[in-house]
Amino acid sequence: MDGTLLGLGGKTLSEAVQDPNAYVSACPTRQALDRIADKWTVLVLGLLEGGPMRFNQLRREIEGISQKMLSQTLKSLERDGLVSRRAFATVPVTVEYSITPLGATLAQTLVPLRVWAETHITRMLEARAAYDRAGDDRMADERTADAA
Amino acid sequence: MDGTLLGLGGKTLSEAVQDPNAYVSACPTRQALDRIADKWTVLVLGLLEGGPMRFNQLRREIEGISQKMLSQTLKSLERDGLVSRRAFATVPVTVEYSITPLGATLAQTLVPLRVWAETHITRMLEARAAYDRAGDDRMADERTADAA
DNA sequence: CAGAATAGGTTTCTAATGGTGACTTGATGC
DNA sequence: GCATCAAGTCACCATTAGAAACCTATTCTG
Repeated sequence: MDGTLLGLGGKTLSEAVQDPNAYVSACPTRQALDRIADKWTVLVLGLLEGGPMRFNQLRREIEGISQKMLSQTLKSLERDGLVSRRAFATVPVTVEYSITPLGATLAQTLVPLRVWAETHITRMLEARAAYDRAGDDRMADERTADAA
Repeated sequence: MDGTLLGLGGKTLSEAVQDPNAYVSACPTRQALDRIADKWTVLVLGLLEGGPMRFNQLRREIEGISQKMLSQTLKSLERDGLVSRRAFATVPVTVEYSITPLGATLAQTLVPLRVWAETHITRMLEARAAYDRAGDDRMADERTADAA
């Protein structure tokens, strides 16, 4: 083993990390991007930014998230050092999730994303409706062409 | 039909859009978030921000994307009015994708995300390694407990 | 003239992921 | 003695992502 990884253009992992480029598939940055570009991550970190929260509290706030996805999301956020988990030996057991300093820096960059979604949604819905109307025409054209 | 949608707390769609909240599952903002919080979207918009590009040009730049995912991503970006597509009747046909003004505003908010991934990846990898080491111990403990 | 290449896709098949709902554990109130 | 709470897990099915082949039309290469 010479420490060289396939797909990094002959670079070692540490060299690749010194020249990070999300457009290179083997670059670890790609993993990071894949990890954080996720609906539930954005919503969970958005809530934890306001202070620690408990499991079912998060579940109630994030309408539509399943227990499975929440525990999965929290587990991988914890693994990546973005949130921390503390369990209290109460009855029933209480678990508190809070954001780490690292997670807080990510949460900062995620805010504009949520804001963009909330402010530009109407423009997107309009564009979508227009596209779908045009699509109906296209399909009608195709049916006419087929019949001919 | 009174224009009321289920899950919006008795609000009409237009009322929900006036009070957007990504934490409400039926809010269209959630769709927008789900749409834009995507690895390929981040990478494609990041490239188109620098000027129009052609299909295979994008494919070559974004290492690891399949033709299917690229055409799918571009199609839904076009549907949502974030990129525009122009085909030229050359031989073989040439197709040029460019970012729309709306897409440009989104691309702006996506830059910090890519930058975060590129600058914090080492911290994440460290945290992950530490977590996995601890996990090995946990599993060893469980095996010991099982044997007892 | 056969075969390859090029551009921009679509189709097909499989592997991984996401969501649903039932189940767990242990104490506590009814 | 039964239901409830918290914080999950488990088994199952539906959707999706990814890999690889194929398509159409034209031109280039041997």
